[in-house]
Amino acid sequence: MGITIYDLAREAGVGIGTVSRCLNNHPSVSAKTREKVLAVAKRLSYQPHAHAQRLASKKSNTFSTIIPFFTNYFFIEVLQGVQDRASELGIDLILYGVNNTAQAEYYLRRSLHGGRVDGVMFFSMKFPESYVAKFEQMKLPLVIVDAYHEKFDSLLVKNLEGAKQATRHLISLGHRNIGMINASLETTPARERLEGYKLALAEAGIPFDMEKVVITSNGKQDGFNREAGYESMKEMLRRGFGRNRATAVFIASDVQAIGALEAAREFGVRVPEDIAVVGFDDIELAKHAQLTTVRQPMYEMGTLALQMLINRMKNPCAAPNHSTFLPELVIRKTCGAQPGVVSSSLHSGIELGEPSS
Amino acid sequence: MGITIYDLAREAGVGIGTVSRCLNNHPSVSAKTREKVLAVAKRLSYQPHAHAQRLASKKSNTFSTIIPFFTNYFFIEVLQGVQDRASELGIDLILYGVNNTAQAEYYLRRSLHGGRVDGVMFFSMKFPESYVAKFEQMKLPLVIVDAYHEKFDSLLVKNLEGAKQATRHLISLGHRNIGMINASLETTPARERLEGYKLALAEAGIPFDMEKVVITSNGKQDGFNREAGYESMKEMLRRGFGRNRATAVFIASDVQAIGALEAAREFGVRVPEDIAVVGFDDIELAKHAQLTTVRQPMYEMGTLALQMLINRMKNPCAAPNHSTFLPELVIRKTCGAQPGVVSSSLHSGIELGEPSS
DNA sequence: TTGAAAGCGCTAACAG
DNA sequence: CTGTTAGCGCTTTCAA
Repeated sequence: MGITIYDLAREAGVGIGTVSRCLNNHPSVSAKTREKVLAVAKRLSYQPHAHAQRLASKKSNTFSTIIPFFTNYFFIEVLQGVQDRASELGIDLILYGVNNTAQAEYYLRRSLHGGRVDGVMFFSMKFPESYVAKFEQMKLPLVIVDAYHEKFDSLLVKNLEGAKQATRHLISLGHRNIGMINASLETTPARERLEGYKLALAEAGIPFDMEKVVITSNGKQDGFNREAGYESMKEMLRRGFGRNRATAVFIASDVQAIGALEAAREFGVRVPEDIAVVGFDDIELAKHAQLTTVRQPMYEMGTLALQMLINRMKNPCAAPNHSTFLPELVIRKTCGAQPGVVSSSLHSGIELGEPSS
Repeated sequence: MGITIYDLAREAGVGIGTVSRCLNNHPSVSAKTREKVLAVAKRLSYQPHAHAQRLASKKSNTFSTIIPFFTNYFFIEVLQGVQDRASELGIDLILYGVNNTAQAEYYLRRSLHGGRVDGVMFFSMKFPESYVAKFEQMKLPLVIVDAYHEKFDSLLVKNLEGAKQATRHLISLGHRNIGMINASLETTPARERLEGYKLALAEAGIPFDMEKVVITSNGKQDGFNREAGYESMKEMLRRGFGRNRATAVFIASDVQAIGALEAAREFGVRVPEDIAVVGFDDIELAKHAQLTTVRQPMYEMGTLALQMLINRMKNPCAAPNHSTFLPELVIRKTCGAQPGVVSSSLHSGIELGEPSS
């Protein structure tokens, strides 16, 4: 079936060791031999047997990605970044979609044993404590994306900063009566974004009022969904109509904001004239909805995550690297200001280094 | 590092052959021995080395998925189906995201050689003729999803039927002046959907008028995107205002329809009162937009595709199996009729069979 | 039913 | 610089 290095060796009149060396760019082969062998390889269109290589070299050249399943733009865009970079480096990606905690653990186990993968990317979920010791002991490279664990490399966006920026922006536009629509406070992003909102208010000397934050944690994704946003906005409009109505609202995610915009429309409340809106994430839809929002550089997060995994492989014993992206405010039409981008995205804590061929 | 069958053998006081047999449910081992070995395996939490198994058995237990990259709900939902089924069967999925033809071919090559995968799923692209012979000769199982090639298993939706249903529905609602918004006719779905639209018109004795179909193939995905829909609708509204304006429009995809809805709103044209709209696909957003549309059973397509690949592995020489899904009309609010589902989805040409453990 | 032994195709250490 | 050899961990004959 397949053609092996033995075939090449015979054909080129050399030993299999030499063949292997040529194929792997090992320095100690004469230019002459190398050329000869490579020529034969090309002629017979030789392809190495991936699993034999992996068995012998103890490297799988494959990463696994464990993702809470992704009817969600955030993951798609991040994954796109991961995939593009992996493709450049000739790395295979195994996709593990997760619907519940048990499944996540199953895939962690699967990734951990059997030499299947050289590293794992774990997305947006609390990393199970029961696997901490196992990963440490196995020294299997791991990067946690959009979540945090002190013991492992992680990569996330400064939610607090982003929320602060968004709220500040609303304040700078003259709003004093600013509401917030949030998702379940059991999730870290929701908590951090609330915190940022509070801080910005405090900075400006505006008293925080829990009455002005509406939390709907219904449905999927802990309330980070369109219906929740829709309901929350209805609730907010209902609550505050007449006296003291919020003139602006910061919403914890774009999907929710999309729903909220819909609710506003139904109530005949104009955006931004009657109420200014700022979201969070900058998913594709945000552009179409002309939503002012806080941009997470998702694609870049993906490429960086991949790179972090590679760096970790090269240097398994370095201290955990926690990189953060500072999100940027993207001003469109739902806030009533001049469109544009405010702060620029930057990340810290990691060297990108050269692509290792 | 890893614990191997040698460890198990020693611990259980048997030979490695026996261990292997126990682990693989080979019939000829005594119940007693099997239990003993399995107990030891569990105790030491043994995990087989995937690559060693794959090298020795010449099976990779992995499929590759080659997907034109997926900022597109269709793929995500199909992939979700594929992934869920694969996970049930313990099969790994390699994700190859493709941005251009050259890349697609690179991944085909990569899949073809080196024993990396047992089968490949190729999505929504014309299968390159230059690889036909190679796949036939290698007998590497292949299923083409959302596209067609006579030589290989394929799985697609009856676009023509779906478009016909959509148009018929509009006709049944009393519309006679029905427009269509389409994407690039270079793509098969666009052509087939146009054809279905024409046929339904013809059935009802309504003359087809190319003036009433607007094609925007700008931007990504051959015009299957939101902006294109937005532009097309503007164009349609501009063209027909005053005399003879279309009272209904069939749109070739939901993403486009979402854009179109936006354009209508901007023009102050009410949906469905002033113009009825039917889309195609039934992506998540369609539900939120209350869009009447033609549903492609994407998740089910994913699970079926995976199953087809497995069937093909079991029976490498059977004639190509071409399965089709009949899409169903989902009636929501943009068409002005009573909500509900009209025809039911069914597929033909394949036995699902039992999951092979 | 079981143990021993021969590969699967490759890498890497060891002699030349 | 190059050929030979010993594994990598598992499956699968082949005898026993």
